[in-house]
Order: sequence, then C-alpha cells, then structure tokens
Amino acid sequence: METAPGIAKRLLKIYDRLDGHFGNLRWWPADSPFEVIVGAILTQNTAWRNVTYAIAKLKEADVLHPQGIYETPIDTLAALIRSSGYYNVKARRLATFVRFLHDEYNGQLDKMFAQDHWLLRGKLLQIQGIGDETADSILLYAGEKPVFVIDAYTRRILERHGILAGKERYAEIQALFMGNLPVSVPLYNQYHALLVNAGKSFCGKERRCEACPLRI
DNA sequence: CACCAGGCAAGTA
DNA sequence: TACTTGCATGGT
Repeated sequence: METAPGIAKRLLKIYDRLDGHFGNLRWWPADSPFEVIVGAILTQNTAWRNVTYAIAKLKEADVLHPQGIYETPIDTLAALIRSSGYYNVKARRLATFVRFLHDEYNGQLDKMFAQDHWLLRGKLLQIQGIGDETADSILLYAGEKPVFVIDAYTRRILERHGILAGKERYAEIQALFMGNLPVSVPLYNQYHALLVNAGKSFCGKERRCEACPLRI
C-alpha cells in the first residue's frame, strides 16, 4: 500500500475532477434499502442494465420485499431474475440472505443495521454469496454506514494512475481510501459512484483514456 | 463472431 | 497463499 503523505491529496484531486465532470450521482439507484441489497447481489460480475430488467420482473411479481423473496420458490425466483445471469446461483444467494434476515432480525432491515457495522460486516461475509464488495455495498448504500466500496473499476483506475501496483488485496485498497479521506457516508457514496461511472466511460479494458477528465 | 459486465465460491498445488 | 474454473445473460 502507498503510504506517502501525498496520497490523501491525490485521492481528493481525483474525487474533485470526477465530481466536477459527473456531478452528484445520487447513488444507489433503488427505491428502498432492500432493493439496494437485491441489486448488489444481482450485479455481481454483471452489467447493471441486465440487473434492471430483473428488478423490474421482481416488482411486477410484487415480491421485491423480504417476505416476498422469502416465500418465493427458488425456481420461480431464478426465472424472475433470469436476465441478470448466473440466475441459479443468484436465486440461492437472495434466498440465503432473506433467510438470514428472517432468522436473525425477524425480517427487519432496521434491526439488522442497528448494530456496529463492522460486526455486521463480519456476519454478512459469513453468508454464502456475499463477499467483500457486496457486503460493503450493502453497508454503505443500504445501511448508510461509512464503509468504502472497492470494485474492479477502482482497482483499474488506481493502477493506471500508478497508485496501485496491481497485486493489492481488497482490504489494503479499502484502507488506502479510508485512511486518507474523511470518514463520511456522502463522500464514500459519491466517490465510489464516480469511480464506477469513470470506469464505464473512460477506463474500460480497452483503453480509451483520451477523454478522461483525470487525464491519465 | 468475440468480448465484457458495479463477484463469489470451491477446487487445486 | 496464489491461481483456476464454473456460473449465464444481454449489449457492443
């Protein structure tokens, strides 16, 4: 991990340039915290567009709430989320999460989030299908906890800026952001959203850095 | 046609 | 610990 004292300023400069370019992105695009969690699971290694189709299907079936997912047969669930890919795996993951929510918090997200968020993070990571990024997306965007989300775009952008070498682990990169930025839910929310937008627009696997506001 | 997308788990060495 | 593979759809 980079520990040079200039890192905080570099991270803030990246934030300012992206924020100036994209403006306030108001993440996460969802109508409820539960919808955020469902979206976080469905978007694993999947284009967000395909997730929106699946979310729409769940809404049409009127099951986009904890009890609705809990009571829906796994095969029915899989059919509804077909467009998001890996639908058999993801149907099990949704079912596993709502079972956890039901068993531990009587199906109430407010109760789940009413505990130390690092303790909750550990519990979420015990659930099959919830890894680092999904857990942190749930904590930040559904629970409004100050936890920085690291994803493939974040890694790629920081690598191309020479801030990361490429072999760093998730926890190291997260510590880099959280140790060099103010602890702030709105800041973490917007910063990760900006990095995803920048990744989609200017930092794909095929390099298209010419128009990037970061001027790599 | 090939490649990619807002990961994760399980298996192998 | 460090790789590799399966999971699967829809857009470009």
